[in-house]
Amino acid sequence: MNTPEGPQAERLRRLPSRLTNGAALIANRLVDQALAEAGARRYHYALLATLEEFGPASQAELGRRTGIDRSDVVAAVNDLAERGFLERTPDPGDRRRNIITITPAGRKQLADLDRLLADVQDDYLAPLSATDRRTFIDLLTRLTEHHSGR
Amino acid sequence: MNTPEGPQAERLRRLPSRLTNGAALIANRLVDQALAEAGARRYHYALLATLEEFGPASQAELGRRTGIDRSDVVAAVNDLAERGFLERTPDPGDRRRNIITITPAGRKQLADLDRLLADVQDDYLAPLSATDRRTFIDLLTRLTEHHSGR
DNA sequence: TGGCCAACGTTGGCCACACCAACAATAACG
DNA sequence: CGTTATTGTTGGTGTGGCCAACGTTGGCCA
Repeated sequence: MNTPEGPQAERLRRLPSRLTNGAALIANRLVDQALAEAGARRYHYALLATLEEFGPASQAELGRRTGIDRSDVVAAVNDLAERGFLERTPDPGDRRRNIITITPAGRKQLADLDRLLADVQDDYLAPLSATDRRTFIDLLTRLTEHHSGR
Repeated sequence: MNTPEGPQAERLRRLPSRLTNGAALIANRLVDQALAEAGARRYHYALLATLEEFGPASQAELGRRTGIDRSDVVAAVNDLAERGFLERTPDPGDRRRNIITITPAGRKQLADLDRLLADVQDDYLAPLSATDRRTFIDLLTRLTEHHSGR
């Protein structure tokens, strides 16, 4: 919290890309701070969540599903494996692959993170009504889907 | 454009903070790409725009208005001064300060960037109707104002 | 069967943005 | 006065998001 603040230029205030980025900054700060309480970072959460939802997967698949670069998956998986939240075992059927499996401790951690994140979302969206929130999410979804989905 | 794509986990898809970040990523990519055509970066645009709207200012003031850290302002001002888009002159009335002034070349560059950015905003918001866009901007504004304004 | 191309994990690097701490010079204020 | 605050600047830090290259291994098909 440094923000000594000062009025922003019109042009900047109303630039949608900049507004979006500003909101993302706020959201990320809140999220990072909450995750830090559990010693986690955003990548960690994304991987754990993906593993629980889709079951064991190779690192490349995790990368595809989360949008995290292959090389960054390596590091995050290292972190999580070190802390016992997942296991990395060679795939006997394809010796190029590792099979990543979430452990019970990992599920526990994921549950903790889920709680933390739920609270944070609420802080983040505090100024918006329930209807506003739905609209907001809808707009964001349409935007992101348009720009990647096709 | 690497995106080999893969379905995302429910939890991640509907997390507002993550959606916001995703949208910001898309917007920033578009913006950075456009600015790069003119050899500029986001900080540069913010400074030029602020200078034109508020007139000459000290670096500290620029930092306050744009939200850019003092130390990062130094670097960006260096870049812009090197290219002749602004001038840095010591303030005779306060020898701690530099007075930063936008030059005619700077205004020209700013106008160019404005054009580029306008196009980009349109790409970014392409999937949204005019009404949607207004709603979107409104929601974003309320969010960011709540979290900084008080 | 052999050869070629694709996919995988991994290493090592890059850049921009967002930050923080410290310093010397200078102003402002009590 | 002397103390506190502000300014420009240097020199970090970390993280997210990228890309290129590598050796290993599989899949494909000629």
